[in-house]
Amino acid sequence: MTETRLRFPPSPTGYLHIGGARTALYNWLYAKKTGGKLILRIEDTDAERSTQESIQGILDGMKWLGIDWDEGPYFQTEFESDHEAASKKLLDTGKAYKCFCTKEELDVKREAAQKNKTQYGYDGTCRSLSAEEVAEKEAAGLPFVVRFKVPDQDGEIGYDDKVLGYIKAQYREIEDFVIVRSTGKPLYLLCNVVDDIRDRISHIIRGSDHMTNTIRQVLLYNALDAPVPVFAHMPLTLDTKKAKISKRKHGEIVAVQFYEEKGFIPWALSNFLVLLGWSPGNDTEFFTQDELIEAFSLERINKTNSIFNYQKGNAKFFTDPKAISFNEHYLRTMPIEDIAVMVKPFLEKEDLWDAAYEGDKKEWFLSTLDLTRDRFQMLSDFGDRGRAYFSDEFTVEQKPLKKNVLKHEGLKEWLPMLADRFEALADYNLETTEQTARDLATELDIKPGVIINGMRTVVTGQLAGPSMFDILMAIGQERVVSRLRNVAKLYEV
RNA sequence: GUCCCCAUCGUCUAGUCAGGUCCAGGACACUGGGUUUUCAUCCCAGCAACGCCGGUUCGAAUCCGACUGGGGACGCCA
Repeated sequence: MTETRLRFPPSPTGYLHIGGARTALYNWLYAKKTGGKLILRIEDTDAERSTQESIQGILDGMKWLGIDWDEGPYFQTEFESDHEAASKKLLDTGKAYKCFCTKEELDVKREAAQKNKTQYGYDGTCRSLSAEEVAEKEAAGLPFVVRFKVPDQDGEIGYDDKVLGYIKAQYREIEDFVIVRSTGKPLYLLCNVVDDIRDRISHIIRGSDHMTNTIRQVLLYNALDAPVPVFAHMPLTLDTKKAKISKRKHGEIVAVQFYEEKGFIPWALSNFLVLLGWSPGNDTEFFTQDELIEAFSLERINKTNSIFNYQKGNAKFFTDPKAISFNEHYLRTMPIEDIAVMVKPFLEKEDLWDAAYEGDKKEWFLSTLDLTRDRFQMLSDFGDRGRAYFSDEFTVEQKPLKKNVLKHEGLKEWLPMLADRFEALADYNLETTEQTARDLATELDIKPGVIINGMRTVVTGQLAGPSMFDILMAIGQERVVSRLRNVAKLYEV
């Protein structure tokens, strides 16, 4: 058996979006599973829409997700001579012909067909032009496109789709499609096939929106005497209104980069994305990379489109709730050392990073992350809601301020009292601090909760958090004492 | 409109190819409860689906046929 060769051919007309990432993921998974290769090919023939920025965005997105490739990136524009050679070959062998019909003429016919409610297809006006007629028109300088000559016969052409089964179409229903523009530039349909033949692509996994292309491309493979690769059309990802998700329509929510900035763990997103249209056949949902590679198969790709369930304007779920829950799962269960590596850039961004977190303070850093991770959903939360652990400059949220501090006027004196006692503690630990706090509450004849919750708010700025005495250990004696002493400041304003 | 594809909880899906073990399983979300001085984690429970009709069969989510619904493609874009 020859090596499996897959490819991911994005066109650089925008950032990598989650649909594209999912396609890349499937190809990558299958390449890994079969010990094959993944080729990255940038389809930049649409010069007007292709940008350097977009190419970079795609490469960055793939790297962030951990999708590596074995060859490339190749750029389609570098192989224009191949494309031209192929169109010449088709022309020379009589499998394609020059068409001099103008756009305007075709538009008229297209509209007429729409009106008559019949299927539009090129009517073959130029198909039977004689060599002399063609030469004459060319001599007159008339522009022409090259059309593929679809075999003029009854019957059908088909291919065996790995997920959809046998797909067929009647020759009669396929029009003579254009393969070269009047400018002489070959089109996607041709370029794609030529490139895939040259790159010896054995399997093509792509969205089912390509299904009609595939039939025509099979024709092209045959005409070019090349073996037809294995095709697998994966279902599309739709929005809640069942429209194809797109960057233009949905904005940043579909861009991979958005998830990176939001603080997603790359693998959590990948894991979620893969399950949108594929399942292992059992109840397993969380996989390591190796497990997923092992479990993946083309045959288990679904036929049904799936819905990316994100509701615009829902503050609690800024994206698909299940994607968020996957992130929470990984945030909670991954080795804390791995989390630390991913948290670093977020702390740096907030100017909270200390090099000692990788040196002397590493142990403290890891245990602090471990202490707080259960309540967070995104990596960015550590530098945001978790700011008080890393800096003395943090804001106290309004809600806990009112509920846990301002409501109890006495805290203005009680907390500084507590600070004094904490400071006097020879052994500042979980047990002694708790005992100290409870003793104070008893002496003052107030509920311990008043002291504890007030303390949480003053020390962390948050309404909720880990066990109070764990917090006290994480923040440290000195900083706790200082924050408690400054409680009066909160009553001002 | 034409051609093609698809159809199980609100969402992701298992079960369909090889009909009975499915009054349909898991997960997310939601609701309730337990744990928790807070919040969350965690644990338990609940809610909730085979699009419709007909056929085949002792028996249909599963096979067949219509219907309905949804999606995709109909570019000198990729």
